[in-house]
Amino acid sequence: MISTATESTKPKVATRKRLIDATARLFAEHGYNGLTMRSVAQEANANLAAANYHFGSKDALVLEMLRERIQPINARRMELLNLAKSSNPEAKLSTFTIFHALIYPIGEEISKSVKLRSTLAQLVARTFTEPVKFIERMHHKFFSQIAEIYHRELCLSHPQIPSKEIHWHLHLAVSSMLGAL
Amino acid sequence: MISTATESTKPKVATRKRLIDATARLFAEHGYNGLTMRSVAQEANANLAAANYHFGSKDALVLEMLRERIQPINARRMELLNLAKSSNPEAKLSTFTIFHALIYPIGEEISKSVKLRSTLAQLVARTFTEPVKFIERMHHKFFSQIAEIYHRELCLSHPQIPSKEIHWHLHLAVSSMLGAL
DNA sequence: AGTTTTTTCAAACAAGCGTTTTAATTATCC
DNA sequence: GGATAATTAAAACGCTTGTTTGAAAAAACT
Repeated sequence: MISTATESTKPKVATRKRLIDATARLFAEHGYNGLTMRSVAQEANANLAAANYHFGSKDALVLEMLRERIQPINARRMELLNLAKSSNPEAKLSTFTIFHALIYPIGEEISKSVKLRSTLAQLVARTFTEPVKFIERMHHKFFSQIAEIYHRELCLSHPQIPSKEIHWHLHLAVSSMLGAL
Repeated sequence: MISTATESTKPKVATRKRLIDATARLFAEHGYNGLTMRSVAQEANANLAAANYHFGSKDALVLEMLRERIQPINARRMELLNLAKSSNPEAKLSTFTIFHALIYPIGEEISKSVKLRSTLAQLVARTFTEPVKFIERMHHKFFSQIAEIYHRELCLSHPQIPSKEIHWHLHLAVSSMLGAL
């Protein structure tokens, strides 16, 4: 069965979403190694096999959860960036504008839901302290792309500064930001 | 057999020390849950049962490793603090002096050995991101004592500021410091 | 309605975990 | 050198892990 809009009588949240939410909470609190399929199943009030049925493996489950949490932030970043560019097609973007588009969506997403507030920040932070291999893959998958976009934008904005130097400044800025979380 | 000074022919490092060092490396890289007795044994070129023989349990092993790593830092802190106090018994200590005695020993210890350089910082940082219960116990055991000493010293130095406020400032300062690592 | 697809559930699997046990080996002391 | 204590080594112990299986239940579709 695929949940469609026709179901309206039952207010029960789809199992898939309950699993993702439970995974987010437990990952934020205990990290990847501390998170078990059984703990996820219990937290989500689902069967042990449910997670493997819906996502295939523990790796895929956590990866999908991170993707769903980070996706809207990155989408909003691009939106803000393109908005700024289209409002003034000729001029270069200011540093403030670029960093605003980078940072602001995080705050937006955190404020959006009180329930998520306690976990989203920890979630992103965990992502940078978990040395597990698949997390590194995930970094490349979800972040390197958007990092490159911002790097290019900053280079356009400051053509007199070497690209390499901008790279390090961006790196440092993001690290500090995450450290503050 | 207890390793004494009489052994001079064999340059082989004592198993106990090799286990502690291996534990430090693996704990810094993989965290508590990611560290296994088997990986420690392999990294230390020792038998699986060796760690349990020398330390009793995994908990005790990691705890002892942290104790040995943090002990010299805390000892040096007290040394610097007492040195400053004895050099000028009457006057209050300056804020700089107090924080210098708090922070400087960390840098000293990190610079002391190039081998430790890559792990000590990560080690302390891990200590604050690992939510495992025994790590919290360890915080209380190794840090709350020295934190209290510095809190008292700061209160003496700034009698006009409420104790509670100092507590939070100290907390924030230490957090920032560790974040920077 | 009946049929087919999708989802749940309980049980089991092999693999890895910390720990214990028992015997062999090594160092230390007299 | 022989007795004694300390250390190493291999194997096994229960237990938890992620994953798979096969049947039951629910939902969707015609």
